[in-house]
Amino acid sequence: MPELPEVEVCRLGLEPELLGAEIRAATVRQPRLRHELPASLPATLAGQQIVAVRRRGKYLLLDCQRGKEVGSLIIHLGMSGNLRFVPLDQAPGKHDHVDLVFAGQILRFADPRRFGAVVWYAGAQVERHPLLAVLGVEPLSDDFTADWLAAANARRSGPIKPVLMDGHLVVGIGNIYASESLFRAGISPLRAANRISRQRYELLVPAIRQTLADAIAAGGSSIRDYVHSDGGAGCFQIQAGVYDRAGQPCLRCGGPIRQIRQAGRSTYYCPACQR
DNA sequence: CGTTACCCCTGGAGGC
DNA sequence: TGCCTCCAGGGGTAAC
Repeated sequence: MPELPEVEVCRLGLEPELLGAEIRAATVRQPRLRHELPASLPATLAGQQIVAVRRRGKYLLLDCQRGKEVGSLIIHLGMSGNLRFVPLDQAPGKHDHVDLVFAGQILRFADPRRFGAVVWYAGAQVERHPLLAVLGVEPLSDDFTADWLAAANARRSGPIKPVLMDGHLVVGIGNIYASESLFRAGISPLRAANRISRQRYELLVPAIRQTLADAIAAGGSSIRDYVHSDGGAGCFQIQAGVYDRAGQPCLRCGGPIRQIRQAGRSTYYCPACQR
């Protein structure tokens, strides 16, 4: 479900509610997520004040403080996770695994497939956590340039699409936006990463930036009192040029969109427009 | 080192 | 109605 734009929209929705708020209590109903939650987590979280709401790749970071002690709650939504605010008395559903209880509401983490994660990092530099330390550059930062990407891919002979999805290189680009960005740049998802010219990387990098930024803008415009990661029927997918459009006409040339499988994931592209 | 296959898990869709 | 298969926006690990 969530790629970088969805997580960023989630962060934008959380920030005004959580900044400065105190976690009164925490409830864990299902500790078996991607990483098993320690039994001590509720006690660790109780009394923490949230001092920052950040994002790194597809991870949400809630920086916390309790007296002199600092730490961060690392949250990943996996494929099917979502966070929403619910009333204090709302009964939990089947897949509502973790609650953060605040004075007037509960922030509830639900995740049917349990690929998501809730991890505590004790200390001031959460970036040093093993999950975060290995992450690549932020695609919306100044570090993400055509020069850098071309150099990073100089020895990669595999197809570009799975490379874009490798978070050790560049974070946040998931299966939808990898296809969408390549369509926007006119580059075939099958093209070897090291056989893309510098000039075409000059197209690809802005295409990725624009695709992600557009999605954030589309999602950010509909934030309310909850954090929606429901992209399925939501605003994110409406503008898809190729994703999930197999057999339908290309919006640029009218030819049929093709669906293939790369590294176990579906890829969509226009064989006429993308070379 | 780069690349791929498989696995984690549940639910929805579609075929029979 | 049930059962089966396949698919799903992520990512870690093992193996080639």
